[in-house]
Amino acid sequence: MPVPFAPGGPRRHPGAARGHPPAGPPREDEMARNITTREKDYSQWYLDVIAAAEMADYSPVRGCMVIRPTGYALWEAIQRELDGRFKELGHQNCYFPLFIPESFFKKEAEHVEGFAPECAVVTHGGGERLEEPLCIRPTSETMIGHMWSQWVHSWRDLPVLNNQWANVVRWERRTRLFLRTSEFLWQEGHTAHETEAEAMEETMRMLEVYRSFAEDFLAIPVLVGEKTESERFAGAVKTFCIEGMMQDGKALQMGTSHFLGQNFARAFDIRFEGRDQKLQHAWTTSWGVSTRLIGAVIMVHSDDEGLILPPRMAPALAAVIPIFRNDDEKAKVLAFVEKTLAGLLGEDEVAASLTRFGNSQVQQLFYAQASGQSIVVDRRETMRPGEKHYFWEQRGLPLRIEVGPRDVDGGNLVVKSRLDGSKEVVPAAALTRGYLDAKLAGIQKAMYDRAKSFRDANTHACGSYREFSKFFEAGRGFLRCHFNPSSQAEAQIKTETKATVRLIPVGHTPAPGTDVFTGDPSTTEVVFAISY
RNA sequence: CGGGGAGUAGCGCAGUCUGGUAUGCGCGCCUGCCUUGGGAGCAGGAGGUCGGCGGUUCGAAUCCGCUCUCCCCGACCA
Repeated sequence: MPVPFAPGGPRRHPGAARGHPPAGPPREDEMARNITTREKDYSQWYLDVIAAAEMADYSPVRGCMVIRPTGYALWEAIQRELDGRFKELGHQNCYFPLFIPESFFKKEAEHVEGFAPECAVVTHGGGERLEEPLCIRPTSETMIGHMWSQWVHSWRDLPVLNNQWANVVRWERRTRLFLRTSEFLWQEGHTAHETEAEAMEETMRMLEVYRSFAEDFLAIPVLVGEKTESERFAGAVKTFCIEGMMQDGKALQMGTSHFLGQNFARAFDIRFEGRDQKLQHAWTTSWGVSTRLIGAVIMVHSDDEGLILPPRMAPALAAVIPIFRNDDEKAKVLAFVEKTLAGLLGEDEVAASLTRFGNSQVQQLFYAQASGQSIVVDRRETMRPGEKHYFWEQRGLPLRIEVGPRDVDGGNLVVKSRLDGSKEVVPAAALTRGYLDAKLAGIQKAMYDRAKSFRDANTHACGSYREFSKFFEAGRGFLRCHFNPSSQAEAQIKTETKATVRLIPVGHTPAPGTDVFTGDPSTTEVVFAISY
């Protein structure tokens, strides 16, 4: 269903969510010519943004994508940040095999039921039929459970805090770049604990890691809550999630944390002798986020001109665009750029960057060694400045720094924000790390605030099913309602409205009310939405 | 997996109905000149065998069958 996005544009669906307005009035000749507007076709816009930024491409194999360098750099940024957060909490990375014996899945009844339909299975190897078919991992609980059963003997071996960065395969019927592909990259954390309370605590701790990561790093506000039984991970006792709202008002699950109880410990015989000298099953958890987060960043922040990256995540923070009309001006401008950058980043870095052009005339200078974030100088002479502006805008760099003859004469640079289009004339001496860091932090915060305002403006309370149905007929967004979770009611609601319970918010106890569907008394409040 | 749409140069398309040599169109690309504060201009040039396989035909981008991939809707599903 199309949803209007252009500011002041026609609102075909009165209740519909609306995207962020661009800074100025969109003039036909200033709009990206290779990107469909959100208003016209949100789905196509999403694909166009990916294509324009060269983030990913299709592969010859159905449902699989190629993640191109600009897209993969985003995944690396996510990895770097999350990996650090995991390690701070004592998790250790490891690697378990891609192939999992088919029989492993059958050991946990719900797990096999949930994953069997989407498993890719290898039946042949070395030209011969395998004795036992091998599943390509859709997730690794079974393999890890199997290995842990051999490693865990005593309460002193616990907790086990593991994580792996890996690819997984789930045979999907309907795919979409980054959001749902047959193969994707993710991180799966797996932990085993001595007690139920510890495992539960771990489940919530990692959920909180995801929440703060999403909000602080990706600048995406998320709801935190528990899934209902019908949305629960196959084999879990409880599933928790973070849920974000995209600019079309649809929900996207951005991460999950599962309390697995002793289900997998029983299935795989993960037992240890406790402090009480009794043999008992361990309590396990698992939690993950995937390359889907890149899709979330695109759909939450970007606009009709292309990608917009939150500064903390952006592989490149600023693009310097030199402007000149002749050789004299060129020499003058480039010398000024070099001098300014040497002042900002050091002469060594400027010198080192001269060997780092890669396959273009785009010079990369590291701004932050730890994160690998850079500032680029676009020295290409085949492109005029205007074209470079579009080029870097579509790639979502937070800042653009223009340097022309007039600026050099005044000893200034022009700093333009990708987010709101504002320009600032900055004396070269004032272009310091302090200035840039503050500017980038301001953008990071503004992006979060903007996304949060949007989400809040499209979140409503709802008391009757009539109102509920009407809302999802016309528009998108989150509806908070009293509702007593029931698979049967949820199925019917989904059939009638397409909406599902996204989560039961944690951390607050609602006042008593009436169930939006049945009219029964209810003390549970949930959030409904149409989701990806 | 069901319904609908699409696949012709890197991208966007015309040509397909009514078979007859793709010097095809715009953008991009390469060379040169010229230009450079929001996608410049001129001149010259490279690049496609029409998604794939098979069939009909003297002859297939065009007609027929099968198949692959993408997009939209639905079912299924993290």
